[in-house]
Amino acid sequence: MENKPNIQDVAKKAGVSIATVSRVINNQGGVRRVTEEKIQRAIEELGYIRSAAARTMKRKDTKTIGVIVPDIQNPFFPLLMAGIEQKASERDYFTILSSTNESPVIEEKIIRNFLERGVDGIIITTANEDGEYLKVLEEQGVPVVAVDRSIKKFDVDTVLVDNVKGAYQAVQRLILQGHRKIGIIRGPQHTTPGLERYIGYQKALEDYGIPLDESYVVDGDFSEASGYTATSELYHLRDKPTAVFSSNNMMTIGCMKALDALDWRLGEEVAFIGFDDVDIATFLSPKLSVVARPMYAIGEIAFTLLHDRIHFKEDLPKRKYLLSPELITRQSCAMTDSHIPR
Amino acid sequence: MENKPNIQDVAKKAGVSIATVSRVINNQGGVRRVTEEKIQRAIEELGYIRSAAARTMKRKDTKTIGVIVPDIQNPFFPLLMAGIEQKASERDYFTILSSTNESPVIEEKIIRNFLERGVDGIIITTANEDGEYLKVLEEQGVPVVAVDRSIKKFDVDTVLVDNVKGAYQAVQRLILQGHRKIGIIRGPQHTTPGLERYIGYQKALEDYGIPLDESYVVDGDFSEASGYTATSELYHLRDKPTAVFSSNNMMTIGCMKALDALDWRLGEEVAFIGFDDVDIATFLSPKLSVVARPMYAIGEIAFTLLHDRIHFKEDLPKRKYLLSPELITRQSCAMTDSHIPR
DNA sequence: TCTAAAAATCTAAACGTTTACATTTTGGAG
DNA sequence: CTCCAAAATGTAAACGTTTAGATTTTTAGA
Repeated sequence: MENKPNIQDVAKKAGVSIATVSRVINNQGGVRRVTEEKIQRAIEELGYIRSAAARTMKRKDTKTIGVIVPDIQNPFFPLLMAGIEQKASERDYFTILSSTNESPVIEEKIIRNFLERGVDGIIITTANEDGEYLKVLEEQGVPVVAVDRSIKKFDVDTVLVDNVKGAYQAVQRLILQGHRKIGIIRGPQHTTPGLERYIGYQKALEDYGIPLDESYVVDGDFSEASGYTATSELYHLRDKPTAVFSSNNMMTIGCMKALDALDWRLGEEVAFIGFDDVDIATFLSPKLSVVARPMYAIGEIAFTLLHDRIHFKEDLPKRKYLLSPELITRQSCAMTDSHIPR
Repeated sequence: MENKPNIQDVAKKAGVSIATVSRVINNQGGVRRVTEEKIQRAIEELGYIRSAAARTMKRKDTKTIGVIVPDIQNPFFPLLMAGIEQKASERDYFTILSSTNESPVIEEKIIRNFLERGVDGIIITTANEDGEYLKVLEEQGVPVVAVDRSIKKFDVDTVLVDNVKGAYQAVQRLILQGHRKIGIIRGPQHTTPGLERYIGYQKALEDYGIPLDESYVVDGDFSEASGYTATSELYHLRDKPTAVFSSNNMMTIGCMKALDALDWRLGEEVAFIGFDDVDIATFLSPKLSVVARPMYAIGEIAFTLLHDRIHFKEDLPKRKYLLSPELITRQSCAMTDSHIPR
């Protein structure tokens, strides 16, 4: 009785064959009440737990999906996770999560690992939109759903947020408020969100006949630190912008810290809207206006797409979802009367 | 070539036996350069990926640890995770994460699942400190490290934060600032953190000869909503407290929202210190004083303990770590002169 | 009581690794 | 050129399931 009990031990103890035990474990029916009870008792007494490894070996599936995110500390992703898990648990799928820290190298390792483990599918916000190395997933026949960032060299089901629209709305709002000198803290231009949000910004300016001023465009890398630096850059321009649009939540945080440090007064000297909702939004005064993404819903949709794909690999064309973000207008985009330009 | 290639296919293609292939895969050495190259080429060409399931079946280990947290949306836990993963990846361990949503029922399911998957160990912040059902882990010989919350009926390695001390320091600070009417928003008293932080509060009052006033003690459940309600309760007391101590981060958030809604002015009419650091702390004015827990470090220690335990199951007495939290004093515990009591 | 169909149960063959142990190959000393 | 130890490689037996297909038992109608 040294080693862990296996199905054999249970069968022996219950005086039946392993096939019958298996049937009970997977409750497939076709077992008499009394037999089943005998078996349950044996399982109980032995403390038997079926080995997922052995099962996977025969069955070829794992009822597990892998989720890969670039930064688990960005609150955006726990929310996404929650949406995924909600749907997954409804269907008895189990979720395993790994974070790449935005490193393609780590991402590749994780994918390798997921593959070895035989996940049934993967939901990913990739750290490398090029996606060349993701093709291994296709080769191995593992369904993939891309979330938040699309993958260039690899056509998969995708759930994105309409970044262009979100940024457009934000900047439009600032313009309607009377601003013409609007700064943008961009994300990396090789990422979809970074690029598209910039496009939204450009479009809004264009539609309202405001010429693009390069000096108002500063680059960040979606990190808090870069938001801080970028804000400082804008502040030190001879001709400061009167409004700032930040391209994601972490940079917004850095931005707020910078405003405070520079004593550049939010809502008085400078208006602000950020992409992504942030916890601090309603705690600042004035409260922050933001473009909110429906992350939970995105997670739910992503899982649903993946699930379909797992069960009907065959045909299904690739599907692309584009969810609209919501502009939540609070006070930070207005300005104290005396400061409103013109 | 329909199905996924296995070690057999590789062996055949390279013209060697599976034993040799296995040796290469696990680079155990003792294979000639040329043979190895042949095999690598075959692996490459076939797109072979070794099955973790089959391997686990023989080896009995998975190089995987399971992490169970009660609420992945509480930023506290991603930070913990980051600490764990840091150390884990150094040792080539893989981490799988699940969230219980504070539900013991879900927790039990997750444990079951982890067990079936054969995780080598588990790090858990349990949703049920009673822990009766955690004994199955002991039976199955799976090492466990408890983090942040201890487990009553199950003696395991534990990493805790000194809650009593943290709460004591916070309340002490308020007292030294001149406050005598100090409210506390408690966490659930059946949880270690909830109880201990209350004890710290009591102790501080006692040491400074301030009688405990029951009406200043209100209960929350560590959720944002409960923090909001509790704050409102304190506000509506005939004799309001002049200072409030909140027992965790989420309740602190609710608390801040309530202060705002009630127009109960932080730092002017009421002083405040919260247990746990929160993002918003430095964005509020006045900035929030908090008791910060070294979550990242806790994660690192937890993994290290677990790793030891995995490799030296035998003897090792159970170890208990108690880390000191840090009181970060900002302006919210002071008060505008005119309002300081006495 | 007998019989045939239906229900329950069993047998045995995978699944893809790892690993003791057996066998073959290699390369250098004599 | 032989021989031998050392190095390289191969053989075969697990590991713990699931599941066709075979076999036994049960059930119920005659």
